[in-house]
Amino acid sequence: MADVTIGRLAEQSGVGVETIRFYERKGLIAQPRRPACGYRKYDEQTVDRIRFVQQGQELGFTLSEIKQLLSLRVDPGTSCADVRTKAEEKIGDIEGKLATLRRMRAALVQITKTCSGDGPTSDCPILDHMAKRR
Amino acid sequence: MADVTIGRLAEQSGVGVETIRFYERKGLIAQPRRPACGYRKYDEQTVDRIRFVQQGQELGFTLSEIKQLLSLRVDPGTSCADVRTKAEEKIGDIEGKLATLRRMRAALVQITKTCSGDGPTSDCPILDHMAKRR
DNA sequence: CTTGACTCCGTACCATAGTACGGACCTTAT
DNA sequence: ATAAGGTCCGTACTATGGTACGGAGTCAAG
Repeated sequence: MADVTIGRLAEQSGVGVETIRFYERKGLIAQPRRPACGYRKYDEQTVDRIRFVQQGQELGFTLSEIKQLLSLRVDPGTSCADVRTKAEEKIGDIEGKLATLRRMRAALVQITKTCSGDGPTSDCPILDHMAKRR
Repeated sequence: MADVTIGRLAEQSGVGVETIRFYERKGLIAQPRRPACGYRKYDEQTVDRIRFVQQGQELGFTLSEIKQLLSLRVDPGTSCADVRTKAEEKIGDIEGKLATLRRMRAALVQITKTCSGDGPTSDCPILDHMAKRR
């Protein structure tokens, strides 16, 4: 299963070819072997690496955070606690975003309630709310 | 209070000068008067307009959505119901984001629980989880 | 041995919401 | 009158996560 071209790797990991080159530029995946022809040749591990990136994104990490996690994995000077810290920070992050979104929703629900839904936009309580000077 | 320069307008509305020029380019605020000197001269209404934009952002609307809301306000062919629809769509939007973030948080909390916090990163259950093939 | 598919590279582009720069011009206060 | 500060403009740059392009080289099948 080794010696995969970039196209096959893309298929197997469910991303685009350009995305793989992009990840390479960003340092998220290692420089692959380059036989005489100049084509990138990947081994099976790279599929796992890309899945790691995808998984990290699903957990809400940015690509640069994922890069940090990847380097933590290799660096013998770091412990599992460092990773745990990152995860906890990310939970905090997410909670901040949740709070913001809940505030937005509450405000929208509130102003939507004040709107009967008919009448011209010149009389719209929603727009009025937004135009109001605070 | 009329005849304000861009700098004063920026102060009064709490955004940067460049931001005002940016909003102008994006069509969020009208082209101001331009006396002989070429300087932009604003009236008081523009402060309100910028506040409207800010308020829209706080409600989670993007600048292009805010532009649409602004044009709804002027267009005699639209009713308050159109605005209400936008607000409801945005609530839906926000609920989608909330759901995603809650899923992320749950997953992070879950994997964080599995991590004792000590030991090398090579044994980290969090990283293992992310590397796992699904 | 030719043709079609794949890959190479650098660069430009998308959306989002601004921020920064630099040389020229204008205004305002001393 | 002169100096300091504000404003002009177009363009480039920031971060984020990719996507697209075009011309050249390469690989595999018929």
